Amino acid sequence: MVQQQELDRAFAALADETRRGILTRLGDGPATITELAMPAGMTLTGIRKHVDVLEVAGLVTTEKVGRVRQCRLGTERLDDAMAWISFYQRLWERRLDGLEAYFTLHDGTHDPNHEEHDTKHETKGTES
Amino acid sequence: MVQQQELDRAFAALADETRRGILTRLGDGPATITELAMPAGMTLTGIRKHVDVLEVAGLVTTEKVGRVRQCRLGTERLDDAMAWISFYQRLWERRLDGLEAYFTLHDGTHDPNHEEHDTKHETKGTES
DNA sequence: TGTACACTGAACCACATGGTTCAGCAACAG
DNA sequence: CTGTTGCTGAACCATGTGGTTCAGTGTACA
Repeated sequence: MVQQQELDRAFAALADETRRGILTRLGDGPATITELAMPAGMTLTGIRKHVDVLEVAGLVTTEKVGRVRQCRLGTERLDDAMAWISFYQRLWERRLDGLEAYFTLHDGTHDPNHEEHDTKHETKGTES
Repeated sequence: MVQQQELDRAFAALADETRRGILTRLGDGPATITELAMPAGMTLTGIRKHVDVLEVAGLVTTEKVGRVRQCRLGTERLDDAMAWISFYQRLWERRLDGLEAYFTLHDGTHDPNHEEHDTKHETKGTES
């Protein structure tokens, strides 16, 4: 099962523009701390902290070769993140289906009880 | 274009087990603050704060009807999140393709320069 | 050997987050 | 009208986050 704490870390790691930028950058291939720091206009120490967050989250792996640290995209937390992402996709799609059907019928005013009976408790199990 | 700040909020909102639980719960249909607080074993005020975070992130919408507040899944930030999620999917898949090809050739030891030349700078544009 | 470079650890800072308690306030039930 | 219910705002607290500076440490290279 997916450890909730690891999911926390993965999503939290994504919740920062600088770190998303690092991931985007690493999508083009490995980079060193210095190379990552330059476009970000940030201290080496600052970037190192971000990379560390990404590494702990399992989204990036690093390796010190000589005096530089090579950073690249990691795969550890990939499956977990994917699973949850598609879980939420299904959640939202289901919600959208309900909404669409609902608004087709009621338009402006609304009744909160339109989807509370049939699919109840079937998605709960997927998180454990 | 997607506001980076809104993405920050969306991912940050997902980076908490309690809030993911709220989303899961709302996948079964609308709920009140009290109904959300019970399974979480948390104060109403505490839950209210989480719901507020989710609402600001656009993942949940709420509406005060009478003295209760109905909470349900929102759709505002859905498209943005989807776009970024699939962006990262592509990023990782591309990385995985590279890795797979790489490990097929090199197995244990590795050479950092295996993917740095061909696909450079082509995915950068999708973020704006 | 000496110097420049890439990085790191420690200390520090301001601010955000996740939670609480407590005192209300508005709405419903009787 | 009164009491209960559901929620809310304010104040507070501990901890985490995002960033800095500065003083190293280890590696590459002339």
